[in-house]
Amino acid sequence: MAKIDEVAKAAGVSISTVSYALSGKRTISAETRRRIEQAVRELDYRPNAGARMLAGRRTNIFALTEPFRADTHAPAHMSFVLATSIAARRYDYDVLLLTDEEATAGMRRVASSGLADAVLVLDVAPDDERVGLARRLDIPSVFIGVPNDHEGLVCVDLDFEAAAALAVDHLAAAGHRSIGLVGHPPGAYLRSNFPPRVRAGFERRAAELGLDSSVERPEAGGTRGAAVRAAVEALLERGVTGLVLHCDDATHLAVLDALAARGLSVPGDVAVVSVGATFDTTSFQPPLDVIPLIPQASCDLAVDLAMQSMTPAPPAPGVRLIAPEYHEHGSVGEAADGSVAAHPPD
Amino acid sequence: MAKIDEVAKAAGVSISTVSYALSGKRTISAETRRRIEQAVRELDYRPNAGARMLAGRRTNIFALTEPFRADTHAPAHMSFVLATSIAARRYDYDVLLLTDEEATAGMRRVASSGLADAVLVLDVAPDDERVGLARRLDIPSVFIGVPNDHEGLVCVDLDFEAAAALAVDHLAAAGHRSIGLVGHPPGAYLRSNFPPRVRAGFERRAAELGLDSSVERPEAGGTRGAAVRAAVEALLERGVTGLVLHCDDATHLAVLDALAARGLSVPGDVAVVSVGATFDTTSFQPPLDVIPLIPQASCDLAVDLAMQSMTPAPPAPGVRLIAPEYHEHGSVGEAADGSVAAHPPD
DNA sequence: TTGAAAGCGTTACCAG
DNA sequence: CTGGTAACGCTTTCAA
Repeated sequence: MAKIDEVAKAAGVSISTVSYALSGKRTISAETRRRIEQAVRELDYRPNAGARMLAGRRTNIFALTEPFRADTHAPAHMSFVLATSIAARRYDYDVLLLTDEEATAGMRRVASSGLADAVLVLDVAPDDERVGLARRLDIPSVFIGVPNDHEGLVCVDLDFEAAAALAVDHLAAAGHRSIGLVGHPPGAYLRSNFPPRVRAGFERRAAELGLDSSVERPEAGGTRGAAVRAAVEALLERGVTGLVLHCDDATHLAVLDALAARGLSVPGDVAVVSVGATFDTTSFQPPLDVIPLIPQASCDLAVDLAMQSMTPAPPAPGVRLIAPEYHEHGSVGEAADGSVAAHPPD
Repeated sequence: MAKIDEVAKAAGVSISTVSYALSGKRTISAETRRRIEQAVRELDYRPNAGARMLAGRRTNIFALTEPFRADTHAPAHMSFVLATSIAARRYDYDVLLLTDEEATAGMRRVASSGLADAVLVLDVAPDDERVGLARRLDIPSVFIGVPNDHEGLVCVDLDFEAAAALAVDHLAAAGHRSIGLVGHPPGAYLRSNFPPRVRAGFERRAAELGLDSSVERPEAGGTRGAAVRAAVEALLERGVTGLVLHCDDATHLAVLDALAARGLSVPGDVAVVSVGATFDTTSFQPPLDVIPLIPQASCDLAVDLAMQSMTPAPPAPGVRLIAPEYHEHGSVGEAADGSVAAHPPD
């Protein structure tokens, strides 16, 4: 708990020189810098957070607002929190958690008490109440996810539409003419912002390519895969030979089980691609082709934008979509011309 | 972003009166208080966090350290984070996240920079490196979980040993003479602090009651329940008729599936009790008796202790174990004397 | 390249 | 019951 004046004394310089040496905001002679650094090390000095907040312009804290909704997929969510925290530390920022009911009220609170420099918004709903609040806030915010009404907001997300379209492209390139989407349960389409985008991308590209397409959104859990089995049956009866999966890992498993139960092989009889997964699809039997949702990609960008938001040249409002990447693991198989691994023409 | 002097002016009182009215640290006349509260409301005043930290003694922030280990069970973990955050808000405290590698280094950092008033320690390993650090820290800490070496520490947790013993008691009371424990995978016994405690309680009480007991710790995931099925088979071959489950929800499901596959009914042929579950065991088929791990109970107590740690009368070091509660849902069935619902004699 | 000193917005002590 | 005011520990002009 040494203070800056002790460091100054130990280094034989003034307080302000220590401050500048530490912040790097003005040039310090090599010798002076060395002595200061040594004093800092010897005294294990760390600037007082409160004093820094009060005197300086910044708190070095991001607020992370995340209403843990009842149906939030915990593992995916945790990945985003972790990725955000790691990204923030790269800029010497800490993360303050605003959860539950405080997810909204807390934004106002931390903004007007100067507890945070910016707000990162997670778990975004299509009609999120934090949208209106973010516009009125006197600190910047970055949404990780895209609400329906995002005018004036800075948003970051995987390009789910392009991801779904890319999956369709790969199935089409492998010769499939009838494809199916196994999506999240219907409720997720109301509470989350991205399932509708996957569906839209899937249907649009299928239509563009003249493919037959259908969508099933089985309920997860409870009935032990019965709903998933029924969904798969329904798709197969419609002649589907290519499957796009946008659902949780348990449903992935259930789909593969259902196929196996019917004696169908992957990719021999049915091709399968996973879209937007945050979990490892290579540990399935067989390993699945995937266009992953990479939390680190979104969160790194979000934090970069948050940092930039605090400069004199803040980023322009708008949606930053991250380009999807196709990872091949053999669950779609080779196309006739062997071009599956490459991105099909857009 | 109004400041305290504006509030003072609007209310026609001094700055210090406003401060005291807000903190409640001295008695204020009803009329004065009313005028201040009105001014606060009209100006939407909120004390500046940095100034408060600097001038006052407290930051109103708890650091929550949680190394998201690779095998951390995300849903359970999230429940604890959420419960901690909610408990903290009851005292007007916010939660700062220290994750990953920062879980340890961050403790030192927030302590010596005065960013937090206390540290809450989650995801405790048997030989946790945060133990030694906590002892050296100049702010108090509360462990949610019990490390092997916990001398001098304040720890809070469910009494897992008593929980396992209570489960054994219920099985014994229902007439079962040979019982089995389906535990977490072996690795979890090294990385987490509570699986060994469940096992110890299980074996000790079984021995005390003269029951045959055996333990299986199947690997989860990967092999799609094959390991779980094998574990159940092994237990059944040893004549087990009563099962204690201390494992994740997927393994619960796999156990019930394995029993069903053998044509065994619950509780008719085999009785089943779940211990330490953070998920809902009533949605299984059949609903399972459970001695739950209730994050809110642990986190509420942990936060209470953290608050008390900052008073002149801090809590004595030691382990606070929360008494287990048996919730009956019919998966063990009636004892001969009908006394299953009551706690058997200790 | 360095110093001195004026804030930053509260809290809490000392008076009254 | 209420007011003045000295800290709190740092950042950042302003001067040299």
